Amino acid sequence: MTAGRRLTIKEVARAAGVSTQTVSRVLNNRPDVSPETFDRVQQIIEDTGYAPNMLARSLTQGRSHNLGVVAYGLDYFGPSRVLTGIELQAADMGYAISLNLIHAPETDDVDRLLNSLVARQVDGIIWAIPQVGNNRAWARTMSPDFPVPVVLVGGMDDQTALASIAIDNRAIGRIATEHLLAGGARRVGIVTGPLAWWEAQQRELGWRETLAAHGVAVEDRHVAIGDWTANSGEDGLDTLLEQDPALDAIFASNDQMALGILHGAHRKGRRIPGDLSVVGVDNTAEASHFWPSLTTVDQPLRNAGALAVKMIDRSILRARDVRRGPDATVADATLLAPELVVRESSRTGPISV
Amino acid sequence: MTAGRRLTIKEVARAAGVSTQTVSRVLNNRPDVSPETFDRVQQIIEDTGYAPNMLARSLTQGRSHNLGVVAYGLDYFGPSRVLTGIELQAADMGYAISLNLIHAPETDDVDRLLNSLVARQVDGIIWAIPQVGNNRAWARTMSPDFPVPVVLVGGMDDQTALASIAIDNRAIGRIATEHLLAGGARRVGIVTGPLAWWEAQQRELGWRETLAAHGVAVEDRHVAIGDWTANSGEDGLDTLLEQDPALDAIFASNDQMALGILHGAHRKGRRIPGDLSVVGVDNTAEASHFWPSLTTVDQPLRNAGALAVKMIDRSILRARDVRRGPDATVADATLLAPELVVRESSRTGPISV
DNA sequence: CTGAAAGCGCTTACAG
DNA sequence: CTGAAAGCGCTTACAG
Repeated sequence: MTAGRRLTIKEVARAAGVSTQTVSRVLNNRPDVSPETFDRVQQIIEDTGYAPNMLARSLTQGRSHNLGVVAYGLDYFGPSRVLTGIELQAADMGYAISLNLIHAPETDDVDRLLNSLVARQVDGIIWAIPQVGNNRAWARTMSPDFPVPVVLVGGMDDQTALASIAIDNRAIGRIATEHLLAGGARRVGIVTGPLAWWEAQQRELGWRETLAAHGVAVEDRHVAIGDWTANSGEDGLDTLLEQDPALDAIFASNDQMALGILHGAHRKGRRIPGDLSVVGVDNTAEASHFWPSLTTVDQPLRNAGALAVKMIDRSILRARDVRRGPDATVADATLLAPELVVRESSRTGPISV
Repeated sequence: MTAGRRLTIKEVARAAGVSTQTVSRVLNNRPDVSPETFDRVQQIIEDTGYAPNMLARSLTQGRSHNLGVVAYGLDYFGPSRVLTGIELQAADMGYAISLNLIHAPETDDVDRLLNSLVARQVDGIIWAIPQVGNNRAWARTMSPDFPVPVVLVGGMDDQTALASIAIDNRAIGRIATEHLLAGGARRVGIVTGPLAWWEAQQRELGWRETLAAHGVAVEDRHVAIGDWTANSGEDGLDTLLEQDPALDAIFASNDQMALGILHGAHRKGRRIPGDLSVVGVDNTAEASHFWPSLTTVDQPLRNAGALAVKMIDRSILRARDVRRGPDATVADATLLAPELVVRESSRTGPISV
């Protein structure tokens, strides 16, 4: 393919017999152009298919209409849904997205990443990396005059000065556990995610506090630590049953681990939900076709992504208004509510033996 | 957050007591700078954390180091793997990625999309939308001096003048069907994807030609058309068994539909693989924990994405060398080989009743 | 080895 | 309503 020369505003101006200035006015729909001139220029633009160089425009306007998005593994359910939500909302609001993938949530590469995004003149940055271990520490020590607004998605470190959005993961644990108890379960185990993950911690916390609220003892032997994979779910089942053969329900911290549990239960000949109720988290497309179909907790992940874009847009506009004025960013922390989806893997009434 | 003023090359030059020109030389690691000057400037750059404005640089260099990527639904297995491959390779080669998501593969929005990417001065475009129906027609009628190279991923329309990369989907159908026949099956059904999709057509073709090659009659009643969802897999099973109760194997055109088939077989009390062998496509993370674990065909999707970046990079470099020279693009069509993963859902020997 | 000049393709004040 | 000038932040020739 030969690189065809792209038209410039100069050539359009010459063709129309006006100054580049006037072409610019037409391009930006300014009112101060005579109707005749406007039409003539407009016609030439359409005929030639001229489109202004956005790089040049960004340079003069000091605004790129580009959003930097840093995300973790598209192979994972949550991150990919959040990213979808971000992209849709961004496109809707006229932002282009500069995508950066990170290969491990505990990266030490934060500075390089943020700086390269800033160098590329993004108008704002959406940080959609799960909060794991100490990987949000940078947000607390961030320079107050970092040149662009940053919004955090998918975690909720209340110490930070940055705005953040997350699903209420503690509520996920509560909802799931309430449901299991309501179904008659009294020995409710949990297979957690890796406990360095904020999501995993919060889900465990929700499970724990709900048991306590119902006067059910929280026992260590009812906790198995998984790593989000189906394999770890199956292992978790082994561990839990070994530690309490009379276990009658398990809260799996995601659908994949729930799948591993179903799989293991089949092998062991445990009936689900007869012997064991199981609840997952995510409501993946497959969950309704597991055997039995999986009761799970649905998260508004796309909404979280879309909301992040709206927030960053507000920050961008605000920052332009109060150039060098006082810090106007409210570091709000928004939590979105999850929702239970009841299917066949959990009992909905007292145990029927 | 207040928008802190960003440093410019002028300020660095002033601080170092040199011209912006010299700073630029240091920035670009040019050899023609005295060691002392180099160090002094370098030091200031590091101390101040100055990073050059990539927009300005792109404007002067006529190259943005940005790749436009147009993809379809991250919620789908294939597209998200391909995108991951693209991102990793792009990052590795120093390209940033401008992500555009499309909501339906049969979009009529192609021109707007391509033009907006060109206006944003991307160096090349990777079109990773599945080939569905006539949605690649634009590639055939594309202007020969479209300003940037375009590479197609995930389809293989041999009429096009553009380079393309895809998984050999016909081979997928062949491999799966060969395996089923080798396991003793003689009445091999298929649940296809939507037949407007190139992938679905090719998989069906591979199934069809393999049966014929083995002297097995290809019958219409052995074909059910699905839509990639688990639901449609379950429906497909119903249809197929109704049309031939003696069916002894099914090639499901993806893992999700295979899951629906397993689910349906359980409900009907059909043993898998004893009564019915099942093979899927994709090798999703869940497949090994289905019940029984799923035999499936693995696709090198990440490789396809990575390869697309390498190809576009080559085109970009070539186009710069032969500026306005003769068209040097070879519209090669690369096919990548899939691989069978045998698990428990398919018989590996003659039927054991 | 270093800098003054010009230019990349636009837009923003400023005149008229 | 329209245009000449200056500038956004860099890099590319061109001198010396």
